[in-house]
This record gives sequence, C-alpha cells and structure tokens, in this order.
Amino acid sequence: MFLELRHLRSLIAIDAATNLARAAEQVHLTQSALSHQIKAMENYYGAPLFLRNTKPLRLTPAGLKILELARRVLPEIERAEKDLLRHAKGETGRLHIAIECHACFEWLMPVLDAFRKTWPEVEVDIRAGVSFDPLPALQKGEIDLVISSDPLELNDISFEPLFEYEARLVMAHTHSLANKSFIDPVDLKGETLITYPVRRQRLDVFTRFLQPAGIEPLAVRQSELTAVILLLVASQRGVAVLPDWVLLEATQKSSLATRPLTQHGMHGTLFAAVRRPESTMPFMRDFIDLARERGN
Amino acid sequence: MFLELRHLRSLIAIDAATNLARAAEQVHLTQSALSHQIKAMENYYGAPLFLRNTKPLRLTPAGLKILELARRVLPEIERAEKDLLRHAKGETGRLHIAIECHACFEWLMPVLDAFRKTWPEVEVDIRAGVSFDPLPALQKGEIDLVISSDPLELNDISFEPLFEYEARLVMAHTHSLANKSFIDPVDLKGETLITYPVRRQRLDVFTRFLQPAGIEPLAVRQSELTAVILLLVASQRGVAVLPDWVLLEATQKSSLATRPLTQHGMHGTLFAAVRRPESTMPFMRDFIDLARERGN
DNA sequence: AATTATCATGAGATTAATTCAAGATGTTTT
DNA sequence: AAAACATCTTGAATTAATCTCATGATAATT
Repeated sequence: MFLELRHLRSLIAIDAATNLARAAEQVHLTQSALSHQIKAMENYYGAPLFLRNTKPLRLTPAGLKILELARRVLPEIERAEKDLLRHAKGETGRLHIAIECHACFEWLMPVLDAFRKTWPEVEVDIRAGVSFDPLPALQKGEIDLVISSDPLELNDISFEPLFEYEARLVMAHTHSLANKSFIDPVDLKGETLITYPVRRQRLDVFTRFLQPAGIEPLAVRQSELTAVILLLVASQRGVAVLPDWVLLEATQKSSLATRPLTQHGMHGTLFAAVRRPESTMPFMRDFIDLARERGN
Repeated sequence: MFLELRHLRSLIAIDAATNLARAAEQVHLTQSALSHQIKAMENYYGAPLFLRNTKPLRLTPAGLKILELARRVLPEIERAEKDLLRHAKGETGRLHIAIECHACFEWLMPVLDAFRKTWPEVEVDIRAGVSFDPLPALQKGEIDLVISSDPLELNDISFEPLFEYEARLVMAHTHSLANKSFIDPVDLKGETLITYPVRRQRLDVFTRFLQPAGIEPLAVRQSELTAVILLLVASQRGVAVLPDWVLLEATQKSSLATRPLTQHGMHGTLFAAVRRPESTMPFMRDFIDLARERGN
C-alpha cells in the first residue's frame, strides 16, 4: 500500500501535459518534485512509468495502468469531496426529526414545507416512533433533532427553545364546563377524556394536572388523529386537552369552546433538541427559526 | 483536493474497530496520530466525522460518506496495485513482436507456443506490418520487441543476438544449378527468383548478393507463404533464397536441393531488439532464451 | 559545435505526519 | 461520591516525507 491520490493526480497531469515541467505546473509542484515522485513510484513497482526519450512523452504499460486507475478513481473522489464540502457548508445534510408530542404534526408540517423550499437537498424525515427513546437516539446519531417539552442539562445536546404554548381543555360549546372560566382537575371526574394513544407518562394532562390532584376521569378514549379527536369532542363524546396552536384554527371554524387548566393555565415551552456541534449548522438554524415562527 | 488514500484507510479501520486505539493499531499508527488525522479532516470539511460520546463509536453522515467512498475506491486501488507489482515482477506484461524477416514465422510460432506455456498472462502479439518502421515504433513503446538481422548502436535499444543463419539457394533437385557446389550471382541471370512480397531493400539476396554484382534475375515472382514458395520451387517454377532454418525440415521431406551463395556462404545473425530497461525483465529474457533454442 | 529542451540528481529546506506525554471527559466500579 | 478506567484530545518535540534549488546529464535542434 504505497499509492496515494497525489500520485494519481500527477500521472493525469503528466499524460495531459506530455512533458514533466508543464505537468508540474499543473499540480503546483516543481519539475524536480514530480521527477522525484515518479521515480519513487517506479522504484516501488520496479517498472518505468513512461519513456523519456520520446518527444511527446509516452506512458509505458505500467504507467497506462495507473493512468487508467486515476481516470476511474479521481472523479469519484472529487465528487465525494465536493459533496462533503457542501455538507459542511450545510447546503446538504440530513434532518431526521423525532417528535415526542403528538400534536406537533399540526405545526411541523407547514414548517417542513417551508424548510424544503430553501433546503431542497437536505434529507428530511419524521419519525414518530412511539417505541424508542428519542434522546439516546439523538446522542447516538440515529436521529438529528427531537421536539420535546422537557429540556435536560446535557453537555452534548443543546435544547433550543421554540415557542411557548398553553394546554387547554377543549369541549363542545354547549358543554356544561364551558360555563366555567377555567377548569379544575375535579371537573374532569365525570368526563370522558380523549387522548392520543400514548403512555400516560407522556401526557401533560395526567402528569401535570390530574395525577397531582389524584383525579381519574370517568373514561379515557384514544385516537391517533387530531382531527378525529376534535370531531369526537364536537359531537359530545368527550373532552380533550390540546395545545393552543392546535385549537387556534380549529375553534374558529367549529362550535368548540376552550378553557384554561387551573386559574393560571397550564403553560409549557417546546424545545428542539440537537447535538451541540450541529446546532450551528445553517440548515439547522434555519429550521429552528422557521419553527419559532411556526410557518406563519 | 485534500483527501488522500491514507484517510480512507483510516476511516475503514475506525469503522471496523469502533474505537480509535484499536483502529490505530490496524493502520500501524498511534492513537494520537489517528486523532490528529481525523481532526485535520474534520477541520477541512468543517464537520465532525464521528460521535465520540457513544460507546460503539458511531460515524456521522459525513463520516459515513467518506466510509462509503473508501469502500468503493480502496479495493480498486488495491487490485490495481497488486496487478502493477505482478507486472513488475514480470508475471504479466505485454510482448508485441514486430518481425522484419518474413521467414521468421517459421521458427517464431513454435517459440511462442512454448512461451505462452510459461507466461500465460503476458499479452503476446505479432505484427508483421509491412508498412511501418519497427525500430522507431519500438522506441516509442508501440511494440516491445523487433526481430532484425542488422543491429545498430542505439543507447535505448539493446540488440540481443539470437542465432546465426545461412541464406541458401533452394531449387528442385533436378535443377541444373544443383550440380554446382555453390552459387554465384551470375548463375541467377537466367532464373526466376521467388521472394516474399517486400521491397528489395529488405531482401538479402538483392542487397548482399545480386545488387553488388549488378545482376538482375530473369524474373521475380512473389509469394506470401513460405510453403507456397517451396511448392513453386519444387515444381520447377523458379528458385528462391531462404534461411537455413526454413530449409532444414523442408528439404528432408521433398525433392529439393540447397546450395550456399558464394563460396563461403551468405551468413547472418538474427537479433531481438528490445528497450534496454525491459531487456532484463524475466519474461523478456525467457523469450530470448527460447528463441535461441528455436523451440528445439 | 553550440544551443535548446527536458529529465535526473543530490543536498538542504520545508512541510507534514507521527509520536510522546499529559490532559479532558465520560463511564464504571467500589 | 470518590476512585479507577477507558477513551479521545491536545501541544510540543521528533521524525519522516516531500519539496525546492541548483546543477548535471542527455538528446534533439540549430
């Protein structure tokens, strides 16, 4: 294993220039350096690479073999290198997003649409895998960004705040609870609560509202789709707790009412968790900025 | 253009070892050297190549890209390098032979048959191109060996003597000249001379025998094939001058007589002309040795 | 024979790569 | 929680490889 790309580049230059001195210029070396380099190769392989006593300098079979190799290999290297540099400049890259909050689809989709317009070469993917733990996957490089509402102090992961939200109870506007200005945990004791089909641990209504008060709703129904949940609520089959960004649009167009949880409301902040070294990459910054504007 | 094969080799090792220290061993470096090397790459491309805070060390997208490149390119390089080394050791190579003397086919064929048995990987070719000048072509690398009977003092070409030969007149054994013990130029004045279809300049009968004496034969007929020439001679359609190695076998089996030209015979030596640097290559030496034995 | 064009060579200079020794950092063990 | 461990990083010193400079050699050209 002696060959280096430098040698291949030299051979291409020599073949093109048909003369060592000019070839040397082409690869930004002195004629002497090239001569030494070739000699080293000839030494190693034990065969001359070109005939010197011929006007348009001529490669020997061995020389031709290396030239051929160079012609095959170098363009590939060059292409890869260009790609890598673009990668670094951030023109291209990978953005595999994991979302912990189910409702985030609502704002994520328009954001991604906008994102793709500026960064068509970045490979975007959303992984709503319910099963896997997103943060370790982020640390391991399996995914590139996690949307999360509870930031941790990690030295390899940076949590970028995106925006605040308020989780509100949503119900039919004819619902009795619509008469209250805010909702207490006990109010849900006789209600059917409709949630996304995930563990309770990952639902703020339970962890931050009902469980602290020791309250269990009458029943829990689950639905995958936000639109379905809203339909069920509208048709009086139950109530749900959803973040305000979901409700903003939905309540305007239908007969739904929303009320804050507790007197002061249940507020939270959404974060984008990314690996620190990548947190400054242009397309990453741009995604975060877009998310902050939520596609408006 | 920063990348060198060294980098590709390192990346492959790192991926395989999943740990810098072990990877370093594999490429015969210290762990520190590898670290520096990787850092240089990361620096150049402006992107990390692998995640350090993960137990089985994991490549980033950029790292994977280089790894992929390495997997594509390195085997090709390795193959080419092996081939080149074999080339140098002479196990493989090219032997394009140009023959100046037409009759040489007679002994060359059996020699080449023997040669191919020992050097199956050497690409053999015979070029009896009547048109081109073989020595310049040899100097230019278009061909690799010239069979010639007149050596020159050239510093890039070596003339290796193969064997001596005698050019003799061949005729039907009933021919009147068969009564003479040797042939004088004037003897051919009334004869039809059968030759190979080449310029007179390249025929010894003319340059060394008839022209010095100012003699022109009655007629000249030409034939491409030695066998045909001998048939014509046997059927009394003329006489021919051929080297003894052709005649040895032929005269034994048919009613042909041969006589020396001039009292002392017209002798010559056959040479193999090769480029000096290649004159020591194993398969070249072997070819020359085989030619000297003329396949016996 | 002198001139020109080209490649080769050796010595010294320069640059790049590698090692060494110590330092960080994160993980596992006690 | 501290200690021990595994692993990568860093900076300085060393070594090795590569390059340049100046000149030599050779062959082709004038």
